[in-house]
Amino acid sequence: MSDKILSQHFYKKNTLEIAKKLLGCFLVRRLDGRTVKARIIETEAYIGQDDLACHASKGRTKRTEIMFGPPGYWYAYMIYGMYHCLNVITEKKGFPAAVLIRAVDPVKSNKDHGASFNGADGPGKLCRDLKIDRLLNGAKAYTRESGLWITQGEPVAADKIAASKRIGVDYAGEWKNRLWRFTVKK
DNA sequence: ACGCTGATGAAG
DNA sequence: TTCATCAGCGTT
Repeated sequence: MSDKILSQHFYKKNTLEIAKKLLGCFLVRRLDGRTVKARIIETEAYIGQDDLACHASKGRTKRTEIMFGPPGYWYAYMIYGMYHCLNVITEKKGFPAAVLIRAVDPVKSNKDHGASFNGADGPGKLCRDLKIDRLLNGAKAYTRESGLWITQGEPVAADKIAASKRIGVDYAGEWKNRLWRFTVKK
């Protein structure tokens, strides 16, 4: 089966590398008897306490606690009072870092052909459409228990990956200029 | 360019 | 306890 779930070990390394390797992988959501599969096409890296765009730059707080924990866990939070963002924790325990999943393409499965999921081109829309909220915060991304996990995909070649500045972090001083956003070229 | 909306963290 | 801010989105 090509439905191999990415292991916890997969997430325990360099965040930039993981952000790129997640491109082409599949985000899988279990929703009331239905399974929706979507191809990850856009990610962003948030790395450590020095990165002013990273929530963990505030230090260890109730909200950022999950980022300081072991890799392979979901970090889901509410933003702007009406949307949610989905991240997966990376690096070893104690080093706060995560990859934000920003956009996905729909996948035609043989089970539910004519699928109702059309993909999502932003982190808020992605969470809205896949019914992801704070209840998933702290759940595991490397098992099916939580109803949300990631499976292996066809790796995207380096020359098919574009790096650009992260979105919505103009407040982050020099850190806003880091090319830590990754997209799959058309 | 703006308003929506409520969680978050810093200030008092 | 208040207050400004925010890893977004849809409309003007």
